[in-house]
Amino acid sequence: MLSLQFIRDNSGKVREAIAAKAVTLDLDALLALDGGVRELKTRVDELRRQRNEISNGFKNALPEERPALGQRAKAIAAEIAEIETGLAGKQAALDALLLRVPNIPWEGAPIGPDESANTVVRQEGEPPRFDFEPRDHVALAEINDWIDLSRITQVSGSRMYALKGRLALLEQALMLWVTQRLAGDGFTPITVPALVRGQAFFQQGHFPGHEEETYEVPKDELWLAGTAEIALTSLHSAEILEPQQLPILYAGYSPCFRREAGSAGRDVRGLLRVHQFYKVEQYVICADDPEESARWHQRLLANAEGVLRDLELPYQVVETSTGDMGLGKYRMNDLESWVPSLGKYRETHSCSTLHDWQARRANLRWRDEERKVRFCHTLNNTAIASPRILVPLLENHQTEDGRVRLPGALRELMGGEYL
RNA sequence: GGAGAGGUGGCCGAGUGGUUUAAGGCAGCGGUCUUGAAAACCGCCGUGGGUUCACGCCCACCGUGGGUUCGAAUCCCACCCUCUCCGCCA
Repeated sequence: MLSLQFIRDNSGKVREAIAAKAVTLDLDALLALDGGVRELKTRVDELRRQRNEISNGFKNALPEERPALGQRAKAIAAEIAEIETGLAGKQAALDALLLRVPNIPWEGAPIGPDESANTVVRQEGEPPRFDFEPRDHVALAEINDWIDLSRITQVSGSRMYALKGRLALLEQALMLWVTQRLAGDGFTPITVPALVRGQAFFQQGHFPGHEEETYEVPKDELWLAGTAEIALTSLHSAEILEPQQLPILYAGYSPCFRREAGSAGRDVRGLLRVHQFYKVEQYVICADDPEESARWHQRLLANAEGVLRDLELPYQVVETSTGDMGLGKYRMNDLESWVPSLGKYRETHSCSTLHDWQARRANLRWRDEERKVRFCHTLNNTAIASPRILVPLLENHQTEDGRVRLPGALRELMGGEYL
Protein backbone atom coordinates (compact mmCIF):
# COMPACT_ATOMS: atom_id res chain seq x y z
CA MET A 1 0.00 0.00 0.00
CA LEU A 2 1.15 3.50 -0.77
CA SER A 3 -0.18 6.62 0.90
CA LEU A 4 -2.90 8.49 -0.90
CA GLN A 5 -0.87 11.64 -0.48
CA PHE A 6 2.06 10.01 -2.28
CA ILE A 7 -0.18 8.70 -5.05
CA ARG A 8 -1.70 12.15 -5.53
CA ASP A 9 1.68 13.88 -5.60
CA ASN A 10 3.44 11.25 -7.73
CA SER A 11 0.76 9.94 -10.06
CA GLY A 12 3.31 9.72 -12.87
CA LYS A 13 5.61 7.43 -10.90
CA VAL A 14 2.69 5.31 -9.81
CA ARG A 15 1.50 5.03 -13.38
CA GLU A 16 4.96 3.84 -14.43
CA ALA A 17 4.98 1.25 -11.65
CA ILE A 18 1.57 -0.03 -12.71
CA ALA A 19 2.87 -0.46 -16.25
CA ALA A 20 6.22 -1.96 -15.21
CA LYS A 21 4.57 -4.50 -12.95
CA ALA A 22 1.81 -5.23 -15.45
CA VAL A 23 -0.89 -4.52 -12.88
CA THR A 24 -4.49 -4.10 -13.95
CA LEU A 25 -5.52 -0.92 -12.21
CA ASP A 26 -7.30 2.26 -13.29
CA LEU A 27 -5.34 5.00 -11.55
CA ASP A 28 -7.62 7.74 -12.84
CA ALA A 29 -10.62 5.99 -11.30
CA LEU A 30 -8.71 5.81 -8.03
CA LEU A 31 -7.82 9.50 -8.09
CA ALA A 32 -11.41 10.43 -8.95
CA LEU A 33 -12.70 8.35 -6.04
CA ASP A 34 -10.16 9.99 -3.75
CA GLY A 35 -11.40 13.43 -4.79
CA GLY A 36 -15.00 12.38 -4.30
CA VAL A 37 -14.33 10.89 -0.89
CA ARG A 38 -12.54 13.97 0.33
CA GLU A 39 -15.29 16.26 -0.90
CA LEU A 40 -18.00 14.22 0.80
CA LYS A 41 -15.95 13.93 3.99
CA THR A 42 -15.52 17.67 4.15
CA ARG A 43 -19.27 18.17 3.77
CA VAL A 44 -20.08 15.55 6.39
CA ASP A 45 -17.55 17.06 8.81
CA GLU A 46 -19.10 20.48 8.40
CA LEU A 47 -22.61 19.11 8.99
CA ARG A 48 -21.38 17.25 12.05
CA ARG A 49 -19.89 20.44 13.35
CA GLN A 50 -23.25 22.16 12.97
CA ARG A 51 -25.03 19.31 14.73
CA ASN A 52 -22.50 19.29 17.57
CA GLU A 53 -22.98 23.01 17.99
CA ILE A 54 -26.72 22.53 18.43
CA SER A 55 -26.27 19.65 20.88
CA ASN A 56 -23.79 21.58 22.96
CA GLY A 57 -26.16 24.53 23.23
CA PHE A 58 -29.15 22.32 24.04
CA LYS A 59 -28.65 22.20 27.78
CA ASN A 60 -28.52 25.95 28.11
CA ALA A 61 -31.40 26.62 25.75
CA LEU A 62 -34.78 27.68 27.05
CA PRO A 63 -37.23 24.77 27.30
CA GLU A 64 -39.46 26.27 24.62
CA GLU A 65 -36.51 26.52 22.21
CA ARG A 66 -35.54 22.88 22.56
CA PRO A 67 -38.02 21.22 20.20
CA ALA A 68 -36.94 23.48 17.36
CA LEU A 69 -33.28 22.76 18.06
CA GLY A 70 -34.00 19.04 18.14
CA GLN A 71 -35.77 19.28 14.80
CA ARG A 72 -32.86 21.08 13.20
CA ALA A 73 -30.36 18.60 14.59
CA LYS A 74 -32.47 15.75 13.27
CA ALA A 75 -32.67 17.30 9.85
CA ILE A 76 -28.90 17.67 9.76
CA ALA A 77 -28.47 14.09 10.94
CA ALA A 78 -30.69 12.90 8.10
CA GLU A 79 -28.60 14.83 5.61
CA ILE A 80 -25.42 13.34 7.09
CA ALA A 81 -26.84 9.84 6.83
CA GLU A 82 -27.70 10.37 3.17
CA ILE A 83 -24.25 11.65 2.26
CA GLU A 84 -22.63 8.89 4.27
CA THR A 85 -24.38 6.23 2.24
CA GLY A 86 -22.70 7.52 -0.89
CA LEU A 87 -19.47 8.06 0.99
CA ALA A 88 -19.33 4.49 2.27
CA GLY A 89 -19.65 3.13 -1.25
CA LYS A 90 -16.95 5.38 -2.60
CA GLN A 91 -14.67 4.69 0.35
CA ALA A 92 -15.02 0.93 -0.06
CA ALA A 93 -14.25 1.20 -3.77
CA LEU A 94 -11.25 3.39 -3.03
CA ASP A 95 -9.93 1.02 -0.36
CA ALA A 96 -10.23 -1.91 -2.75
CA LEU A 97 -8.25 -0.06 -5.44
CA LEU A 98 -5.69 1.11 -2.91
CA LEU A 99 -4.87 -2.49 -1.98
CA ARG A 100 -3.93 -3.09 -5.60
CA VAL A 101 -1.55 -0.16 -6.00
CA PRO A 102 1.95 -1.56 -6.51
CA ASN A 103 5.05 -0.34 -4.78
CA ILE A 104 7.40 1.78 -6.85
CA PRO A 105 10.17 -0.60 -7.95
CA TRP A 106 13.87 0.08 -7.57
CA GLU A 107 15.23 2.04 -10.51
CA GLY A 108 17.83 -0.65 -11.12
CA ALA A 109 15.30 -3.45 -11.52
CA PRO A 110 15.04 -4.79 -15.07
CA ILE A 111 11.70 -3.83 -16.57
CA GLY A 112 9.72 -6.68 -18.02
CA PRO A 113 6.50 -8.62 -17.70
CA ASP A 114 7.79 -11.81 -16.06
CA GLU A 115 10.84 -13.85 -15.06
CA SER A 116 12.14 -13.87 -18.62
CA ALA A 117 13.29 -10.31 -17.97
CA ASN A 118 15.27 -11.25 -14.86
CA THR A 119 19.00 -10.75 -15.11
CA VAL A 120 21.85 -12.72 -13.61
CA VAL A 121 24.02 -10.46 -11.48
CA ARG A 122 26.80 -12.96 -10.87
CA GLN A 123 27.53 -16.62 -10.40
CA GLU A 124 29.41 -18.19 -7.52
CA GLY A 125 30.96 -21.64 -7.48
CA GLU A 126 31.45 -24.07 -10.31
CA PRO A 127 28.78 -26.58 -11.33
CA PRO A 128 30.31 -30.03 -10.70
CA ARG A 129 31.57 -32.15 -13.59
CA PHE A 130 30.85 -35.83 -13.01
CA ASP A 131 32.98 -38.55 -14.53
CA PHE A 132 30.01 -40.90 -14.19
CA GLU A 133 26.33 -40.75 -15.03
CA PRO A 134 24.88 -38.62 -12.24
CA ARG A 135 21.55 -39.49 -10.68
CA ASP A 136 18.79 -37.06 -9.88
CA HIS A 137 17.77 -36.47 -6.28
CA VAL A 138 14.84 -38.88 -6.46
CA ALA A 139 17.02 -41.73 -7.62
CA LEU A 140 19.64 -40.94 -5.00
CA ALA A 141 17.07 -40.81 -2.23
CA GLU A 142 15.41 -44.03 -3.35
CA ILE A 143 18.67 -45.97 -3.56
CA ASN A 144 19.38 -45.02 0.02
CA ASP A 145 15.82 -45.57 1.25
CA TRP A 146 15.59 -41.92 2.23
CA ILE A 147 12.24 -41.17 0.70
CA ASP A 148 8.73 -42.39 0.02
CA LEU A 149 7.04 -40.64 -2.85
CA SER A 150 4.57 -43.28 -4.02
CA ARG A 151 3.02 -44.75 -0.87
CA ILE A 152 2.51 -41.32 0.61
CA THR A 153 0.21 -40.30 -2.24
CA GLN A 154 -2.43 -42.64 -0.89
CA VAL A 155 -2.24 -40.68 2.32
CA SER A 156 -2.07 -37.12 1.01
CA GLY A 157 -2.17 -37.05 -2.78
CA SER A 158 0.27 -35.55 -5.25
CA ARG A 159 3.18 -33.22 -4.48
CA MET A 160 3.57 -34.88 -1.11
CA TYR A 161 6.58 -36.75 0.19
CA ALA A 162 7.91 -38.55 3.18
CA LEU A 163 11.56 -38.21 4.13
CA LYS A 164 13.15 -41.13 5.92
CA GLY A 165 16.31 -42.09 7.70
CA ARG A 166 19.39 -39.90 7.33
CA LEU A 167 17.60 -37.53 4.97
CA ALA A 168 14.87 -36.88 7.54
CA LEU A 169 17.60 -36.21 10.07
CA LEU A 170 19.42 -33.93 7.65
CA GLU A 171 16.34 -31.77 7.16
CA GLN A 172 16.06 -31.08 10.85
CA ALA A 173 19.80 -30.62 11.19
CA LEU A 174 19.73 -27.99 8.44
CA MET A 175 16.97 -26.06 10.18
CA LEU A 176 18.88 -26.05 13.45
CA TRP A 177 22.19 -25.22 11.76
CA VAL A 178 20.74 -22.23 9.94
CA THR A 179 18.77 -20.99 12.95
CA GLN A 180 21.85 -21.12 15.13
CA ARG A 181 24.02 -19.21 12.71
CA LEU A 182 21.37 -16.49 12.42
CA ALA A 183 20.98 -16.38 16.19
CA GLY A 184 24.72 -15.83 16.40
CA ASP A 185 24.29 -12.94 13.99
CA GLY A 186 21.74 -11.10 16.14
CA PHE A 187 18.53 -12.58 14.77
CA THR A 188 15.93 -13.72 17.28
CA PRO A 189 14.88 -17.29 16.59
CA ILE A 190 11.11 -17.47 16.59
CA THR A 191 8.67 -20.23 15.73
CA VAL A 192 5.36 -18.99 14.40
CA PRO A 193 2.02 -20.53 13.47
CA ALA A 194 1.30 -21.49 9.89
CA LEU A 195 -2.42 -21.25 10.63
CA VAL A 196 -3.27 -17.56 10.53
CA ARG A 197 -6.22 -15.28 9.99
CA GLY A 198 -7.04 -13.89 6.57
CA GLN A 199 -6.27 -10.47 7.97
CA ALA A 200 -2.61 -11.41 8.31
CA PHE A 201 -2.49 -12.20 4.59
CA PHE A 202 -3.90 -8.77 3.78
CA GLN A 203 -1.36 -7.13 6.05
CA GLN A 204 1.49 -9.01 4.46
CA GLY A 205 0.19 -8.24 0.98
CA HIS A 206 -0.61 -11.73 -0.31
CA PHE A 207 -4.32 -10.97 -0.25
CA PRO A 208 -6.25 -9.84 -2.17
CA GLY A 209 -5.14 -11.68 -5.26
CA HIS A 210 -3.52 -14.93 -4.26
CA GLU A 211 -6.29 -16.72 -2.39
CA GLU A 212 -6.20 -19.51 -4.96
CA GLU A 213 -2.64 -20.41 -4.01
CA THR A 214 -3.53 -20.68 -0.36
CA TYR A 215 -5.10 -23.48 1.65
CA GLU A 216 -8.17 -22.37 3.56
CA VAL A 217 -9.62 -23.86 6.72
CA PRO A 218 -13.10 -22.35 6.45
CA LYS A 219 -14.49 -24.03 9.52
CA ASP A 220 -12.18 -21.96 11.68
CA GLU A 221 -11.77 -19.00 9.32
CA LEU A 222 -8.05 -19.63 9.13
CA TRP A 223 -5.60 -20.01 6.28
CA LEU A 224 -2.38 -21.96 5.99
CA ALA A 225 0.54 -19.62 5.41
CA GLY A 226 3.09 -20.36 2.73
CA THR A 227 5.80 -18.55 4.67
CA ALA A 228 6.56 -17.33 8.20
CA GLU A 229 6.57 -13.83 6.71
CA ILE A 230 2.78 -13.77 7.04
CA ALA A 231 2.81 -14.28 10.79
CA LEU A 232 5.89 -12.13 11.33
CA THR A 233 4.36 -9.16 9.54
CA SER A 234 1.15 -9.48 11.47
CA LEU A 235 2.97 -10.02 14.76
CA HIS A 236 3.74 -6.33 15.27
CA SER A 237 0.79 -4.93 13.34
CA ALA A 238 -0.77 -1.76 14.70
CA GLU A 239 2.19 -1.18 16.98
CA ILE A 240 4.17 2.01 17.31
CA LEU A 241 7.72 0.93 18.05
CA GLU A 242 10.21 3.04 19.93
CA PRO A 243 13.49 3.84 18.14
CA GLN A 244 15.50 1.70 20.53
CA GLN A 245 13.40 -1.34 19.60
CA LEU A 246 14.61 -1.17 16.01
CA PRO A 247 15.80 -2.97 14.08
CA ILE A 248 13.84 -6.12 14.85
CA LEU A 249 15.56 -9.17 13.39
CA TYR A 250 13.82 -12.53 13.29
CA ALA A 251 14.81 -15.97 12.19
CA GLY A 252 11.31 -17.35 11.81
CA TYR A 253 10.76 -21.06 11.55
CA SER A 254 7.46 -22.48 10.33
CA PRO A 255 5.91 -25.16 8.22
CA CYS A 256 4.77 -23.70 4.90
CA PHE A 257 1.84 -24.69 2.76
CA ARG A 258 1.27 -23.89 -0.89
CA ARG A 259 -1.47 -25.18 -3.16
CA GLU A 260 0.66 -24.68 -6.29
CA ALA A 261 -2.62 -24.15 -8.11
CA GLY A 262 -1.01 -22.23 -10.95
CA SER A 263 1.83 -24.65 -11.55
CA ALA A 264 0.05 -27.78 -12.75
CA GLY A 265 2.46 -30.13 -14.46
CA ARG A 266 5.58 -28.17 -13.52
CA ASP A 267 8.29 -29.79 -11.42
CA VAL A 268 6.09 -32.77 -10.67
CA ARG A 269 9.03 -35.06 -10.04
CA GLY A 270 10.50 -35.20 -6.60
CA LEU A 271 11.05 -32.59 -3.99
CA LEU A 272 11.36 -29.41 -5.99
CA ARG A 273 7.78 -28.20 -5.73
CA VAL A 274 5.67 -29.62 -2.93
CA HIS A 275 2.60 -28.62 -0.96
CA GLN A 276 4.19 -28.65 2.46
CA PHE A 277 7.70 -27.70 3.44
CA TYR A 278 9.72 -26.15 6.23
CA LYS A 279 11.52 -22.88 6.19
CA VAL A 280 13.65 -20.58 8.28
CA GLU A 281 12.91 -17.06 7.14
CA GLN A 282 15.01 -13.97 7.79
CA TYR A 283 12.80 -11.03 8.60
CA VAL A 284 13.69 -7.41 9.33
CA ILE A 285 11.69 -4.47 10.62
CA CYS A 286 13.74 -1.27 10.50
CA ALA A 287 13.46 2.50 10.27
CA ASP A 288 12.03 3.95 7.07
CA ASP A 289 15.38 5.04 5.76
CA PRO A 290 15.98 3.75 2.22
CA GLU A 291 19.72 3.62 2.83
CA GLU A 292 19.25 1.57 5.96
CA SER A 293 16.88 -0.89 4.35
CA ALA A 294 19.26 -1.17 1.40
CA ARG A 295 21.98 -2.17 3.86
CA TRP A 296 19.69 -4.78 5.39
CA HIS A 297 18.89 -6.10 1.96
CA GLN A 298 22.59 -6.68 1.34
CA ARG A 299 22.97 -8.28 4.77
CA LEU A 300 20.06 -10.67 4.24
CA LEU A 301 21.45 -11.56 0.86
CA ALA A 302 24.93 -12.10 2.30
CA ASN A 303 23.50 -14.37 5.01
CA ALA A 304 21.76 -16.53 2.42
CA GLU A 305 24.86 -16.63 0.26
CA GLY A 306 26.85 -17.69 3.30
CA VAL A 307 24.49 -20.62 3.76
CA LEU A 308 24.89 -21.71 0.14
CA ARG A 309 28.63 -21.23 0.26
CA ASP A 310 28.91 -23.38 3.38
CA LEU A 311 26.70 -25.98 1.77
CA GLU A 312 29.21 -25.86 -1.10
CA LEU A 313 26.50 -25.29 -3.68
CA PRO A 314 27.06 -23.36 -6.91
CA TYR A 315 24.54 -20.57 -7.22
CA GLN A 316 23.71 -17.38 -9.06
CA VAL A 317 22.31 -14.08 -7.88
CA VAL A 318 19.36 -12.86 -9.89
CA GLU A 319 18.01 -9.33 -10.15
CA THR A 320 14.29 -9.88 -10.38
CA SER A 321 12.37 -7.91 -12.99
CA THR A 322 9.50 -5.57 -12.23
CA GLY A 323 6.92 -8.00 -13.55
CA ASP A 324 8.25 -10.92 -11.52
CA MET A 325 8.83 -9.25 -8.18
CA GLY A 326 5.28 -8.88 -7.02
CA LEU A 327 3.03 -6.00 -6.13
CA GLY A 328 4.56 -4.82 -2.89
CA LYS A 329 8.23 -5.18 -3.58
CA TYR A 330 10.77 -2.48 -4.08
CA ARG A 331 13.62 -4.79 -4.85
CA MET A 332 13.97 -8.54 -5.12
CA ASN A 333 17.00 -10.76 -5.55
CA ASP A 334 16.59 -14.47 -5.99
CA LEU A 335 19.36 -16.91 -5.26
CA GLU A 336 19.27 -19.88 -7.58
CA SER A 337 21.21 -23.03 -6.79
CA TRP A 338 22.61 -25.34 -9.41
CA VAL A 339 20.51 -28.45 -10.04
CA PRO A 340 22.60 -30.95 -12.08
CA SER A 341 19.69 -33.13 -13.19
CA LEU A 342 17.97 -30.13 -14.76
CA GLY A 343 21.16 -28.57 -16.02
CA LYS A 344 20.11 -25.22 -14.64
CA TYR A 345 19.88 -23.00 -11.61
CA ARG A 346 16.69 -23.09 -9.56
CA GLU A 347 15.40 -20.64 -6.97
CA THR A 348 16.21 -21.63 -3.42
CA HIS A 349 16.15 -18.18 -1.79
CA SER A 350 14.28 -14.96 -2.39
CA CYS A 351 15.33 -11.65 -0.85
CA SER A 352 12.86 -8.76 -0.82
CA THR A 353 12.79 -5.15 0.29
CA LEU A 354 9.29 -3.73 0.65
CA HIS A 355 10.06 -0.27 1.97
CA ASP A 356 6.91 0.85 3.85
CA TRP A 357 4.43 -0.80 1.49
CA GLN A 358 3.84 -3.78 3.76
CA ALA A 359 4.17 -1.80 6.97
CA ARG A 360 1.37 0.50 5.84
CA ARG A 361 -0.93 -2.44 5.35
CA ALA A 362 0.00 -3.84 8.72
CA ASN A 363 -0.13 -0.39 10.30
CA LEU A 364 3.33 -1.06 11.64
CA ARG A 365 4.96 2.18 12.73
CA TRP A 366 7.78 3.62 14.77
CA ARG A 367 8.38 6.90 16.51
CA ASP A 368 11.46 8.68 15.21
CA GLU A 369 13.91 10.71 17.25
CA GLU A 370 11.67 13.76 16.88
CA ARG A 371 8.72 11.74 18.23
CA LYS A 372 7.10 11.77 14.83
CA VAL A 373 5.17 8.62 13.96
CA ARG A 374 6.33 6.97 10.75
CA PHE A 375 5.84 3.66 9.01
CA CYS A 376 8.62 1.08 9.27
CA HIS A 377 10.43 -0.68 6.49
CA THR A 378 10.25 -4.46 6.22
CA LEU A 379 12.45 -6.98 4.46
CA ASN A 380 12.61 -10.73 4.19
CA ASN A 381 14.74 -13.46 2.76
CA THR A 382 14.83 -17.19 2.91
CA ALA A 383 17.50 -18.60 5.18
CA ILE A 384 16.78 -22.17 4.18
CA ALA A 385 13.76 -24.01 2.81
CA SER A 386 13.50 -27.77 2.80
CA PRO A 387 12.99 -30.08 0.99
CA ARG A 388 13.82 -27.86 -1.98
CA ILE A 389 17.38 -27.23 -0.75
CA LEU A 390 17.86 -31.01 -0.53
CA VAL A 391 17.60 -31.24 -4.32
CA PRO A 392 20.84 -29.39 -5.11
CA LEU A 393 22.40 -30.67 -1.92
CA LEU A 394 21.95 -34.33 -2.85
CA GLU A 395 22.65 -33.93 -6.53
CA ASN A 396 25.74 -31.73 -6.37
CA HIS A 397 27.42 -33.83 -3.71
CA GLN A 398 26.65 -37.30 -5.04
CA THR A 399 29.27 -39.93 -5.62
CA GLU A 400 29.45 -42.62 -8.26
CA ASP A 401 28.31 -45.31 -5.84
CA GLY A 402 25.13 -43.39 -5.03
CA ARG A 403 26.25 -41.89 -1.78
CA VAL A 404 26.19 -38.23 -0.84
CA ARG A 405 29.27 -36.55 0.52
CA LEU A 406 28.38 -33.93 3.09
CA PRO A 407 29.79 -30.42 2.90
CA GLY A 408 32.28 -29.79 5.66
CA ALA A 409 29.95 -27.53 7.58
CA LEU A 410 27.45 -30.35 8.15
CA ARG A 411 29.75 -33.21 9.01
CA GLU A 412 29.96 -32.66 12.71
CA LEU A 413 26.21 -32.13 12.94
CA MET A 414 25.48 -35.30 10.99
CA GLY A 415 28.27 -37.34 12.50
CA GLY A 416 30.17 -38.33 9.40
CA GLU A 417 31.59 -37.45 6.03
CA TYR A 418 28.70 -39.04 4.15
CA LEU A 419 24.97 -38.73 4.55
C1' G B 1 -17.16 -29.04 23.95
C1' G B 2 -19.08 -26.79 29.10
C1' A B 3 -18.92 -22.59 32.67
C1' G B 4 -17.34 -17.83 34.15
C1' A B 5 -14.76 -13.01 33.82
C1' G B 6 -13.34 -9.05 30.94
C1' G B 7 -12.14 -5.57 26.57
C1' U B 8 -10.90 2.59 28.08
C1' G B 9 -4.74 6.21 25.64
C1' G B 10 2.63 3.18 25.55
C1' C B 11 1.24 0.67 30.48
C1' C B 12 -1.91 0.60 35.06
C1' G B 13 -6.58 2.47 36.16
C1' A B 14 -11.21 5.98 37.11
C1' G B 15 -15.38 7.15 34.59
C1' U B 16 -22.94 4.58 33.88
C1' G B 17 -26.25 10.30 29.15
C1' G B 18 -24.15 16.82 28.37
C1' U B 19 -17.86 20.63 25.50
C1' U B 20 -14.81 13.82 28.23
C1' U B 21 -9.34 13.17 24.57
C1' A B 22 -11.47 11.17 28.55
C1' A B 23 -9.65 11.88 36.37
C1' G B 24 -5.39 9.84 38.81
C1' G B 25 -0.78 7.13 38.56
C1' C B 26 3.52 5.02 35.86
C1' A B 27 6.71 5.51 31.75
C1' G B 28 8.61 9.35 28.21
C1' C B 29 10.15 14.61 26.89
C1' G B 30 11.55 19.76 28.46
C1' G B 31 12.77 22.87 32.63
C1' U B 32 13.98 24.55 37.95
C1' C B 33 17.22 22.94 41.81
C1' U B 34 22.25 20.18 42.06
C1' U B 35 29.49 19.85 41.17
C1' G B 36 26.88 15.52 38.89
C1' A B 37 23.02 12.10 39.70
C1' A B 38 18.76 10.88 42.50
C1' A B 39 14.68 13.08 44.91
C1' A B 40 11.35 17.13 44.79
C1' C B 41 8.71 20.79 42.04
C1' C B 42 6.75 23.08 37.24
C1' G B 43 5.33 22.33 32.21
C1' C B 44 4.54 19.11 27.94
C1' C B 45 3.01 14.38 26.50
C1' G B 46 -2.75 9.73 21.70
C1' U B 47 -3.89 8.28 16.49
C1' G B 48 -6.08 9.19 11.84
C1' G B 49 -8.53 12.54 8.41
C1' G B 50 -10.02 17.42 6.37
C1' U B 51 -8.71 22.55 5.94
C1' U B 52 -5.11 26.72 6.28
C1' C B 53 0.97 30.21 3.65
C1' A B 54 0.98 29.82 8.82
C1' C B 55 -0.86 30.28 14.05
C1' G B 56 -4.84 27.48 14.13
C1' C B 57 -9.71 25.53 13.25
C1' C B 58 -12.93 21.34 12.29
C1' C B 59 -14.28 15.94 12.19
C1' A B 60 -13.70 10.87 13.85
C1' C B 61 -11.90 7.25 17.32
C1' C B 62 -13.03 4.23 24.73
C1' G B 63 -13.05 -4.21 20.94
C1' U B 64 -16.40 -4.17 16.05
C1' G B 65 -21.08 -3.14 13.73
C1' G B 66 -26.05 -1.48 14.32
C1' G B 67 -29.88 1.09 17.38
C1' U B 68 -32.16 4.78 21.02
C1' U B 69 -31.32 10.26 21.89
C1' C B 70 -30.86 17.12 20.40
C1' G B 71 -26.45 14.65 22.61
C1' A B 72 -23.47 7.91 23.92
C1' A B 73 -17.12 5.57 26.71
C1' U B 74 -21.78 5.63 29.51
C1' C B 75 -28.41 2.90 27.64
C1' C B 76 -30.24 -1.34 24.04
C1' C B 77 -29.11 -5.36 20.29
C1' A B 78 -25.78 -8.44 17.58
C1' C B 79 -21.00 -9.94 16.79
C1' C B 80 -15.61 -10.34 17.61
C1' C B 81 -11.57 -10.99 20.72
C1' U B 82 -8.81 -12.07 25.28
C1' C B 83 -8.27 -14.45 29.94
C1' U B 84 -9.58 -18.20 33.85
C1' C B 85 -11.58 -22.97 35.35
C1' C B 86 -13.50 -27.89 33.78
C1' G B 87 -13.41 -31.69 29.82
C1' C B 88 -10.51 -33.78 25.78
C1' C B 89 -5.63 -33.97 24.02
C1' A B 90 0.39 -33.91 21.11
